[in-house]
Amino acid sequence: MKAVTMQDVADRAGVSPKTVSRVVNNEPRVSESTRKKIEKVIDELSFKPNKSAQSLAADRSLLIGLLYDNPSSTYVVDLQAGVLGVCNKFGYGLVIHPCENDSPELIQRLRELLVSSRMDGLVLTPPMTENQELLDFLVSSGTPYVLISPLDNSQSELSVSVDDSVITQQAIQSLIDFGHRRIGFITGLRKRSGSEMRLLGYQQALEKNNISYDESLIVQGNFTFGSGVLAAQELLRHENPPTAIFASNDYMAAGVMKAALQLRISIPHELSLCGFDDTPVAGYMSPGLTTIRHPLERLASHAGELLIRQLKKHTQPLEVETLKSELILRGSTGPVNNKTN
Amino acid sequence: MKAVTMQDVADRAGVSPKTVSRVVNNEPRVSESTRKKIEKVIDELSFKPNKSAQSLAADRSLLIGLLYDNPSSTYVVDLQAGVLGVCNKFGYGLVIHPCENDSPELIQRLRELLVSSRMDGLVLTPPMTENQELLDFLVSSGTPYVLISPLDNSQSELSVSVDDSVITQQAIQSLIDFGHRRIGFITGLRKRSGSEMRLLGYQQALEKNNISYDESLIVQGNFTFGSGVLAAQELLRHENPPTAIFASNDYMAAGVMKAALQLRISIPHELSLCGFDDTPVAGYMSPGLTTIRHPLERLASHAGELLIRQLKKHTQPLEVETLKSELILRGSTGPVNNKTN
DNA sequence: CTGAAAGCGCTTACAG
DNA sequence: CTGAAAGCGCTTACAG
Repeated sequence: MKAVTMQDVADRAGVSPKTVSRVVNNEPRVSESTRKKIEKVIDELSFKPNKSAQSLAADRSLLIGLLYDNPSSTYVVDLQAGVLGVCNKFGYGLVIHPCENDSPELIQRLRELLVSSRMDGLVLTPPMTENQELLDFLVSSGTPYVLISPLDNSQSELSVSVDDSVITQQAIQSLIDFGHRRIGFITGLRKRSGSEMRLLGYQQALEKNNISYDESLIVQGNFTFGSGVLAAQELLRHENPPTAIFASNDYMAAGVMKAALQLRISIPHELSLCGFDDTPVAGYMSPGLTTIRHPLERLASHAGELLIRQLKKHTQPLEVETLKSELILRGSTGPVNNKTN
Repeated sequence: MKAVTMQDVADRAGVSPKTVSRVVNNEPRVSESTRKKIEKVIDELSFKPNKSAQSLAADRSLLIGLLYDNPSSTYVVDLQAGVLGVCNKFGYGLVIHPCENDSPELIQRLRELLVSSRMDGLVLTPPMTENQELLDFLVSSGTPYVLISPLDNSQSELSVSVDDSVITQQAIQSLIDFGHRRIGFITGLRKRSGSEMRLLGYQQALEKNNISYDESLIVQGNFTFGSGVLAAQELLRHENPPTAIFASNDYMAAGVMKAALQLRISIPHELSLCGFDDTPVAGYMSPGLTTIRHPLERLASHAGELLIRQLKKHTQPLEVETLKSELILRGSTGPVNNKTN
């Protein structure tokens, strides 16, 4: 079966192809009656514009790229789902591009991809959102992009942000409400704004509750399981150990569990624990891990829509929606054990 | 900067665009000298063919689709990485298509995608590989596809297979070598060939070692954490409980860990445990989970290459390579505790 | 509000 | 082994 073309639609509707094109592209200046008529024929014939032809004629690929460098595949898959959804909605294709933010070839690779796939715009996720060299390259090459970022970059570029500090503050507050006063904090990689925002939330929660900030309860991690184990060992061997630990992601929290098990410290009876990201690991640990979930899929679809509306003519700008993260309480947090205090 | 076109290359090389096209498409019947000359100019100008134009003229999208319905995102991301690699290598684009194998709309959705994205071929993964209605649809619509499958479907279609039974047999053998004779087995969804192959491997291992097959040690699961918990409870409350359990995936194995913890059964001292898939969970449990890893990325790249070589003219068929799965021993398995015997 | 003409950058089918 | 012509299905820029 041969595909239906714009000419076919035009013939059947008794108009020129150009007018069909106007309807397909949602252009103004088409009379309501011819628009209706053409839409009817498009439906009847199930006409779908040929993307290659659209793209060739308009010199736009109708493709957007999603750049990510994240060790958590659930994170990646959630992002993809969000962006994929809006792509389908607006007739765009999605080019996924796993990359290595630290690689010296990052930009060269991207340049090649840009040449071969001719993407019309990009959605960037951390840590690329903070890679100034990359951002500069995109600006200089005239590639539109949006950021999904824990920082509010909205002053300069299009971005969708989540406030890691607010939700972390909430998590710490819930530990405080459980009676914890000495709360260990395992950081992520310190250069990442997400890490800094989480630490900030921790500090704000302490301050709000008049708990003094004890530097010795802050231990640096790097988002890996192993770094969580080491950090936890350090915290748990502290002369005045914490009764709760907040780890800046779930993998490090899993590391804390391992360290606690080795040291025969029972969670949550002797130690409360909170992670970040709500990876599957969190639900499968025993006890379940209290953690924080970002609305990743919605963030991604929002970012994608922001980008596409900017790219397409004849669309309204998108209303910016506030997306909230969620604290998920599971068995790993509980009241302070008074016997230990 | 304007993009370099085939005409630019032709001008500079002093040939017609058609001849450049021949070189780009690796067609025969080009003299070695002009081929060299043109290749040189292509390099100098960094010419990349415009995919939209290629696609429009040749009526091929230069796109392949990857269909998956798998709850494990690491699985998904590994597959994507493999297919993406060959796509880049051969100048193809990748369309990712998460789907729901059980959805009544599966085929309709795919049909829409096929119309709008005009993919030249598809890579299918389980469980879609066993969805006869889907396969029939693809055949009738003339869409080429390859399968990544635990079954050897090579008789009828192109497929890349892994032998789940062989590797499961190895895993069970290693438990037997540790002295285990009563080994519980938690199945996956019974309709999936992967599940059946794993059970077969279990049976073969027992047979080889003259251990009688005890039906009461086989409990049905459905690949979820929860089903693992329930299955383990049943096995561990058996009047003559197993000293080892093989779970047909890691999520169910994590469920076994939880059940064991609840029943105060120590792993690996009182119970050995083996999972399947090597998800991150496996490495983050305490103790680490012994599991089986499929070479997913390589399977996917092999499948993708099989498909693309079939799609492209002027390529050689791919040599079929045998890919082996791997047993990963971690702390959750150990020798039988003689005191309990 | 609508349309005729030209062209996007390739490949096809044909000719030599 | 190489090339001139036509065309893929759209959009652009222009005209009315």
